[in-house]
Amino acid sequence: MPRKALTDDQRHARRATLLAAAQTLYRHSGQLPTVAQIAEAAGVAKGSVYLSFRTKEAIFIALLEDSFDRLLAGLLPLLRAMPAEAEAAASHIAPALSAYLAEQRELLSLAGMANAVLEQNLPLAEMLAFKRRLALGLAQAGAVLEMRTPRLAGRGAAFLLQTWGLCIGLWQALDAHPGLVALRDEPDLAILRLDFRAELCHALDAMWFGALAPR
Amino acid sequence: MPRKALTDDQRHARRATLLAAAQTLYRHSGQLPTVAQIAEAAGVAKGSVYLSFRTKEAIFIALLEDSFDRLLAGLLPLLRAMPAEAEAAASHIAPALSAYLAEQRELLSLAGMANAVLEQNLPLAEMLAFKRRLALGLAQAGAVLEMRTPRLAGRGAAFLLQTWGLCIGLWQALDAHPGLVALRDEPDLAILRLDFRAELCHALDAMWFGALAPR
Amino acid sequence: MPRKALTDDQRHARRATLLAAAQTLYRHSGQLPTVAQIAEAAGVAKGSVYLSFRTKEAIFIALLEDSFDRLLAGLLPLLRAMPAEAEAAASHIAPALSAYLAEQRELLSLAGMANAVLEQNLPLAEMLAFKRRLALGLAQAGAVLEMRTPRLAGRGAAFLLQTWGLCIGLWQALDAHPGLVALRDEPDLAILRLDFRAELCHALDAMWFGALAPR
Amino acid sequence: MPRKALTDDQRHARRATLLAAAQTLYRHSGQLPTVAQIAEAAGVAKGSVYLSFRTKEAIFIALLEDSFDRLLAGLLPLLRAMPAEAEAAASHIAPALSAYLAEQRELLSLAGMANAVLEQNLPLAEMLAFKRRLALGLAQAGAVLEMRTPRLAGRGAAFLLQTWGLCIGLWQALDAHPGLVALRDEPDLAILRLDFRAELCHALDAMWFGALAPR
DNA sequence: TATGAATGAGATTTCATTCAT
DNA sequence: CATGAATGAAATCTCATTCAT
Repeated sequence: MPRKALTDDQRHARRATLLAAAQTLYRHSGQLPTVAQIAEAAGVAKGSVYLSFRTKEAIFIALLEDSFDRLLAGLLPLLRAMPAEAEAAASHIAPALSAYLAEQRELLSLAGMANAVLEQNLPLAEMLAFKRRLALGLAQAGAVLEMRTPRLAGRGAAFLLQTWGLCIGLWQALDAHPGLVALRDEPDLAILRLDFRAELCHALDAMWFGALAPR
Repeated sequence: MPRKALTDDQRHARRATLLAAAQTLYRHSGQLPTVAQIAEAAGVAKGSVYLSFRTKEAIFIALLEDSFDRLLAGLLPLLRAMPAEAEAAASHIAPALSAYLAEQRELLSLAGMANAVLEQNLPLAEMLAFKRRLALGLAQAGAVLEMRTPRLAGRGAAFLLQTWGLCIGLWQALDAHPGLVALRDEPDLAILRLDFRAELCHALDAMWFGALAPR
Repeated sequence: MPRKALTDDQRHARRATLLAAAQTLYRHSGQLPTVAQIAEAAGVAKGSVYLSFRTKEAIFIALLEDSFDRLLAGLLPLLRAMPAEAEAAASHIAPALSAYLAEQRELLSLAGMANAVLEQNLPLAEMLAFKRRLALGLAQAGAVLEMRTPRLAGRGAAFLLQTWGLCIGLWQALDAHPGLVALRDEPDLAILRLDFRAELCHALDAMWFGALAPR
Repeated sequence: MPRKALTDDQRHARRATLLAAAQTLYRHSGQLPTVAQIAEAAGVAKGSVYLSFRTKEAIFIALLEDSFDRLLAGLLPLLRAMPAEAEAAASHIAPALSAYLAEQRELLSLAGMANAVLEQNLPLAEMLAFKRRLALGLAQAGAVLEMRTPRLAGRGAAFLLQTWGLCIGLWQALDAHPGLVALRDEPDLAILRLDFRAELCHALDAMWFGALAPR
């Protein structure tokens, strides 16, 4: 009998192995690893990487997509349980979301690379798939959100996109090279040394309250 | 010391020429140009670029710094003229800031590259200088802001940093490759096709109102 | 031994399928297709190609061999019907051979690749088999030729090889990339745009007349 | 004073160094060497090769061009000294041309690669320049030829192209891998073991006589 | 026999930076 | 100061071939 094509499970398992290797390398170096590094870390040959991903960038977009899926998966119940009143809603969302994202360095970090780097060498198909997933997730979550908040009627997804922008932007504003020791000590730079989680919590609280509060 | 002054002028002039060339190339291609391209556009030899900048990335950080300076220069009077009441303040800031930034594609775009790309190959000194300038500017504007809004006492600079994060993050969330034609047409992707200025205005309004309104 | 006969048939059928696929792909792209492409076009798995051919190049050598066989099969009756007199002989051979070859792009094209490319990665056995077939065909046709032309006594095969060289060489001299549009238009390049069939006819006529005419 | 741009002499010298290295490697291996090999043989860095040639193939086209120029340079006086009578003309040209080309393995060998390999990765500009040179050389030599032979009036260049085709084609028909030992010994393959120079001489003599002789 | 996943050598080219002049 | 030739590390991706099933 011929050796059968890989089952979906196997295919998925290999992708997962590569994604895990890529994520680990990225987390530790802060830079996009080379395909050779990823392959070695995953214990496969360089060429084998291209059986699962069309370009190197596709690996990281896949990573980002997965992270984003998990974020949405966590966000939906949060939105469903959200109080209707503005202040309560903000207090409900901001701490939970900021705490979650503070744990997801790679998500934010990769998201910040998406435009500048990843999309440069991404096959059109992969790119569109990614964008569609993003759009779909936002639409779903936006619909849930709108059910809780009449004030956002028709703008739920857009507001979530603004929220998402705040998260990734604030991360970039506060993120710093690990090697930048001086940042740790210099008093003038204290402002850039703020705690990401706390700041994001504040900012989210303000934005959500501001968007939901009656005026 | 006329000779030195002249030299300083010349030095500054060359820097300005290079910066202008780099900015133009970046604006038109959407990618970081090569040193050779910058040199050619500026009418100097490739090696001469390194008389003014220590690395290629330093050029773009300098560009970013300039843009940031101009932004602050425009922001300060805006803050000084800001009404104290929350809703009025938000209505005062949001449209002006979003309109200004909508004109400053490069500022936002470069800012989005700062972490992912530019800082990877930036001499420590340049990096610190940039961060200090950023911090100083935020501190100044933060002080002005705090004078207008008791509610932000002690957190003016931090709030401006959050605002800054919102601006660059939202830009990235909405920015898209010009080549991505499908994005223009596909209805599912409509959410990613929103108008940056309008969305930023909304988001800023919400965040500022939320931060300033008494609860 | 019915089983063996059947197996041989199957083997032959598969080879034929692969050869047809390879030829089609080569004709349409003008380049040596990859093994993956051939396998797909033939409807078999990549690995299965290697059950019929030891290397990719062997496929194209086999193709070339077939074309050559057909050429000889057509040439033999032509030679047998050739008039003895030089001018008549040349007028008999040149138009027929040039017309036939003008229809056989792949034969000439592949023949031109034989030395440069195909033989680089051809197992010795295949190479020898190909050369033997070539030599045998030339010897046969040469013998027939010599029967018609006493002037070529002992040099019939050699003369046919010269003729063969003229055909493939002239093809290369006149062949041009389809993409080379400029060649179509530029007047300076007119010389390289001559009609292959007509030129070959001229050249063959001259060479055969020159070789057969008494001096 | 700034380091001046390379003079034409220097530029030419470097090109010549690279060409010599490439030719030597090609002669000894029979295959297109890699850029790394060429660079090493020429004593320069890999990247430096690209200061002189846009692609690897451009190197070999340049080599071919040079060889072709030399061939034409030798051919012109030969044509000018050519007797008008057909048999004498053929006896004048055939031995000289075949003797010269028998010394120019690389010319013929590279010419055989031009279509199949070299033109695959040649920038359009280089390709056209090569073709133009070829066409120009043929036109010049063709004009000289026509002055000596009324019979070829209007077809001098075309006839030279046919001659050229004969030369490169016959070379390919007789060329064999050095590694192909069996060819040396097997009697069946004797036909493919003929002496290139002698065969080319015969073929040229026949073709030129046939083309010039009155009928 | 048939499959097709896995291999991994291998090659081209780019480009930031240096440094002799 | 200015130049631009020279460097050479770096990295992606292809593809013929193998071999476990």
